[in-house]
Amino acid sequence: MQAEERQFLIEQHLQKVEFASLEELSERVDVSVSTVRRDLTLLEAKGALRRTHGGARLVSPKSDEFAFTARDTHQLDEKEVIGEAAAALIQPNQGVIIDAGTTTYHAAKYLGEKASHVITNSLPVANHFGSDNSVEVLVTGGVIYPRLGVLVGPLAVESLSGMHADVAVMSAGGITLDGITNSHALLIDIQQAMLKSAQRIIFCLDHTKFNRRSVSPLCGLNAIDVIVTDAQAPADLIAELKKTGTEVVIAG
Amino acid sequence: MQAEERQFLIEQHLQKVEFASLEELSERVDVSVSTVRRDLTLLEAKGALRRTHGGARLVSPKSDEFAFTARDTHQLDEKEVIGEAAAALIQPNQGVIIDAGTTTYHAAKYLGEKASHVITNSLPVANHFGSDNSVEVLVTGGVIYPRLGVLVGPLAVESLSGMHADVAVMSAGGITLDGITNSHALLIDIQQAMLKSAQRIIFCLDHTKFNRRSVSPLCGLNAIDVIVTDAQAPADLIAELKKTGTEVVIAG
DNA sequence: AATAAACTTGCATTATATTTCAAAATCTTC
DNA sequence: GAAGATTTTGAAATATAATGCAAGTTTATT
Repeated sequence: MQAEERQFLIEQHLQKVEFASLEELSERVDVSVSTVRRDLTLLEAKGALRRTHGGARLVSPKSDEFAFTARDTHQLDEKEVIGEAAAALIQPNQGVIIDAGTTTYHAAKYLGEKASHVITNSLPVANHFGSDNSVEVLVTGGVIYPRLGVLVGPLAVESLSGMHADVAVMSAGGITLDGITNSHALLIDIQQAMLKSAQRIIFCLDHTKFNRRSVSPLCGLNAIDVIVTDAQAPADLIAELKKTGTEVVIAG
Repeated sequence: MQAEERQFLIEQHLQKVEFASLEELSERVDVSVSTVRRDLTLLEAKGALRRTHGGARLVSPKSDEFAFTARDTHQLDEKEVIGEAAAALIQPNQGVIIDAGTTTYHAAKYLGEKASHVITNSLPVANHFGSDNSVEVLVTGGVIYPRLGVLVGPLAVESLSGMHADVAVMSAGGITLDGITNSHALLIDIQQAMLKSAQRIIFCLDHTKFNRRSVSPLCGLNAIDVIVTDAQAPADLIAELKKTGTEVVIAG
């Protein structure tokens, strides 16, 4: 067997078992433990795994929850304050639709028990309210979009169409003067259903979303009531948005 | 077993039971108490838990997860083996409906990537498969029943009625010769929809459920194909069940 | 304060890592 | 295709870390 193939097998096996001893791996790929050791040091340098005493373990344990793959802490803070500001816009006892996404998730966190009922297609949001029995949480049906924990598909759209809410807290991939765009076509249908079902539309968009155009168009600017963003959002576009009658909230 | 894996298991176990004694942990991971002590000091430094006299407990006792906080470890193991046995009954590439409940959750865990698609109204089950993109997971809509993380209500029933699966892995509150009963009326509708949508019905019922009658009737014995239970289930009732043509699997 | 259980510390034992080296396999070069 | 160089491999020896045990010490409980 080739060294490369062997290392690939080791990597693959670890994906399944998360932990593996040297003995185990040595038997599996039929080489001495010495060689496995060497392979492991190489794979560790490559970043595929972490060596431990007696074996190796996966770097990114799959047992983790939906990692919203937060890239850097700084932007995470931004998203958090945007979420907080969005939550502040909600009146007590309103019905709130919460879209899937990191920022909207933070909005959900800061919402506390203010909303009387919450409608969402995001599993992380659902989980957050799960242990809270003061808020009625309605989860749309749908197929789980892996890693993000979003419920997508016809069932999600259907269940949203039959509902009504006072506010929708949404997010998207990009905003220009032409309107709002998003990356996944699967999400568009669902978000449009959300837009229809809610009276007031709040979009959470950090500054990186401004002047960016994603794959699919979601809606025009006239569909939006409020945009919540951070201080770094471009002033010119914000001014234009305000001209069109959209309320803009700068968080932080 | 290697140190890292052991510590991971300790952490994981504590997630379930909130508190565990040294003896308990020592037996569980099969090392001396001294080693467990050392592990605990490490994990405490990491912030994963808090050492106490005689054991360790979770740092955040108010786990926002759907903790099936089973105090009794022994029964937790029982439910786990029942779940494992139930999962073993599933053929590769089948479509599986998974009911809400501790035992069925364990079945989901042991199911791995065997099922081609999974239908569930349980948030813990949905979360478990969430990061796994080899299985298509369909979540029914519905209102979250607090603390348990079950989706209930008309939306859940509706979404289930339109579906079909090869097998349903179910649980309930009690079983007698008259049939199966469950506690929450809200769940009954959903479970009946599950029964209709699946070709083969597997019920996971630990011994405590035998000869017990819960509030609402769910279905007769003829609706069931297989019952998975543990060794402590009463032999006489099992014999009677077998007479009626129900397959009974004793796990463990 | 007495007592039993649980904790800490130090040490011998065992397991795992690293280093080193010779044999085997692979690759060059002609 | 063969001789030599290079890399890879497996096995020894040595170094390091983890484990279990037993000593004495501390902590909870009556």
